[in-house]
Amino acid sequence: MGRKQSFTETELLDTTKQLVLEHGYDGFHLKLLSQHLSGARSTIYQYYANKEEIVAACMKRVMSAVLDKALAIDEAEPMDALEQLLLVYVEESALHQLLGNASKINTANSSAAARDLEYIEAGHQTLKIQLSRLFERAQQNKDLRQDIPLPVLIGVFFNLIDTPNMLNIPTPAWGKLLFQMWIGGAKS
Amino acid sequence: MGRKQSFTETELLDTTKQLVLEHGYDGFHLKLLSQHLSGARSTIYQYYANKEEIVAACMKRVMSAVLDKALAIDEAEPMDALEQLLLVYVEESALHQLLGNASKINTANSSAAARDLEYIEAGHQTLKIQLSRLFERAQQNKDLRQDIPLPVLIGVFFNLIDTPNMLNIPTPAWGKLLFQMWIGGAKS
Amino acid sequence: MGRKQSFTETELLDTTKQLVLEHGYDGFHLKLLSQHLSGARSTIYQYYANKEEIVAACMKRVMSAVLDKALAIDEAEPMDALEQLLLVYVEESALHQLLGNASKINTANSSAAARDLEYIEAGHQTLKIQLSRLFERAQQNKDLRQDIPLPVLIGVFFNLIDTPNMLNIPTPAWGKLLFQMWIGGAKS
Amino acid sequence: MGRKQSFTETELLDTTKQLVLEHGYDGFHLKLLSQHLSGARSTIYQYYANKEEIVAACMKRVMSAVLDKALAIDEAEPMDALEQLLLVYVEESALHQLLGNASKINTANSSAAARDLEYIEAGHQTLKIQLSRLFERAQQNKDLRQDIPLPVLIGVFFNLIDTPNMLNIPTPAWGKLLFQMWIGGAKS
DNA sequence: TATGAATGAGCATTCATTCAT
DNA sequence: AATGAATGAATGCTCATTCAT
Repeated sequence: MGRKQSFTETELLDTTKQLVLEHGYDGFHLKLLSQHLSGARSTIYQYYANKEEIVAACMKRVMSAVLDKALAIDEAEPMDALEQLLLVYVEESALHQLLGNASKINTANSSAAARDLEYIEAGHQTLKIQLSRLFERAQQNKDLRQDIPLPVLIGVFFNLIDTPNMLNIPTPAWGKLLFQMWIGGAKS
Repeated sequence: MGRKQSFTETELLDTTKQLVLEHGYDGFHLKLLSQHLSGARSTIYQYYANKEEIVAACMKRVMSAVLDKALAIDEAEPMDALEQLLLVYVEESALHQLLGNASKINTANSSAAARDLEYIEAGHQTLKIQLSRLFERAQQNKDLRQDIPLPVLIGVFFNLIDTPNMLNIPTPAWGKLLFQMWIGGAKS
Repeated sequence: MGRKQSFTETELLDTTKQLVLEHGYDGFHLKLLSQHLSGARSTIYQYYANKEEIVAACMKRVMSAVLDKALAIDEAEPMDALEQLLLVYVEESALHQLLGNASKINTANSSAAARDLEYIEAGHQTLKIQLSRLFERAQQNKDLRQDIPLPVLIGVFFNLIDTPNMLNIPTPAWGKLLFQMWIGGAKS
Repeated sequence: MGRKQSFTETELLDTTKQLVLEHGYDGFHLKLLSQHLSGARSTIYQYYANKEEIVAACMKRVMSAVLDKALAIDEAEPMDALEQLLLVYVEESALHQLLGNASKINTANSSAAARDLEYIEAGHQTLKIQLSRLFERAQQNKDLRQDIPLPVLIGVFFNLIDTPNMLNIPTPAWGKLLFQMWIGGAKS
């Protein structure tokens, strides 16, 4: 056996996630990353060939987790499903923020990164389809107002995710609260 | 006397605004900026002493515009005022996004940037106070539901600004629509 | 582990000393430095964070060497001690010339440079005190003429150091010669 | 007539002299120069084609002044002449310091600068010859000790010029004092 | 003539990536 | 396998010099 393992791939991706969220894609450096890990900067290249691949892999993993959770939702009752879905998105709000950086990844250098981004794009589509499916069914059930275009309803729903939880309400309650607001509006 | 300017300060700040929104603070380079202007990179230093000052001045100008518009609103009817305010924020949604970068500006190098950031911070406070004032009055008027904490109502209101307008609805109508959604909710 | 160093820290500081003496602080560039070393310019940053730190560290090292030698002198006989001290200063005449540049170092960027400069300043004081002590004792012993103010005697003594040794007399003899001149004057 | 004269050539050279002494050749910038004059930076190019020419012209002017004064000295009595000469050098101690920078001037760009430097070099020779002449005559007169090589006597004499006048003694008295020290030495 | 503005060359510094131990 | 060290490319910024009014 060679040297002891300095850090695991999971640690690497977890740290990457945290740092990209904190500093943005352009503010994310491998030097920064290595400072938050237990090994040397050059060791990172044992796992990934370049910066792009790291971030792409990180995004892919987050997407994968969201897909798992989102597709496990029981869609019998559309409105219930939407509430559960909102909770999933709020729990994994990193996804939305991370993906904002996806377009900055230069895939020219790296086919692995390109593949990951394709996976992410496909996942994105899957989620969109699920969301549209639920919204359409909810609308057919007359659960949603008709005077506002569906894409706007969806957009507002989706945008809720990033609302800062300044009172630090526990995530499940926070998800419920946002759903309430979205459903019932602000008016008394 | 002297040569004709190759670009104006306004062009410089407009371009900066666009590029910071597009690339984020860390992705914003003076090389990039000069490529979107008609002159050389070094010419930029005729206007501002360093990168920090450019971005700070850009933010200050946007803040100033928003303050002008926001403080001109007639606050007689709180709910009407909030609708108008939302429109202002949507029109100037750049403010919100730009200001997310404010903390990255290193003011150690530049007192001018520090001064601009103070102005921005003061403006931020002014806007917050206006918003709280209107919300409190609306709540006293029983215009807002009481079962949701005020900070959450405010947070959701404010977060609406960033909802992507994917149908490209004209801004005034878009503002109205968002306000409707916020007021009445999604349920039929 | 890791690659072999392309140059040592000692080589770096020695070269810096030579180049600062040759070109002055403002004429000293890292490009110049790297051209006199075996590695690339950016490798220098493995040792020191910036130009200021390099020069400050260089000065500190020279000061340290001079302090070691100067404080090792037996001060029993003031005039003998002064002769030895002059020899030390002549041997290390770089100190005097290097320190002329100390005020140009901008310590705002670098706490390490600031610390080194403080060390240098303290060493300076130590040397000054030693010199004053010896001169005062010499004067009490009536070894020095009284018609010339002590600071002038000291100033001239100190200034001797920079006399160019155009005949390339070996350093010990050169120091002795200067001391003779200083003591006895030029008149026959 | 065109615009009013913004600054004279004399002001330009005086300011240059002061700034080169203060900052050294490499620390001397045209921007700095223009900040100490009443006109714009580009106006400097009405007088001189480049930085090298400015500094060379400045040096030449100082050399010319020194030559005038030095060659006007009555050489009848060598020791008296040397005392007067030392006073001249002390009065014009800038010459010595300025000329330390002469080697840094790149004459490749400028024939005018090259011509000025030649003048300076010739003046240097003239002064050296005068000095040697006086020293030799003084030695023949047995006014100088024989046990120290003439070049050393000359070198020490010349080096006296740069002794810092920390008590701010008026120049004529300061010159006399230095001469006394040089003649009689420090011993009581 | 005087000058405000433009600019390219040059240096400081950072960082992703490669090397060699 | 892990890593310390090397490095070139990229960017921030300055300054001498030129341009055009």
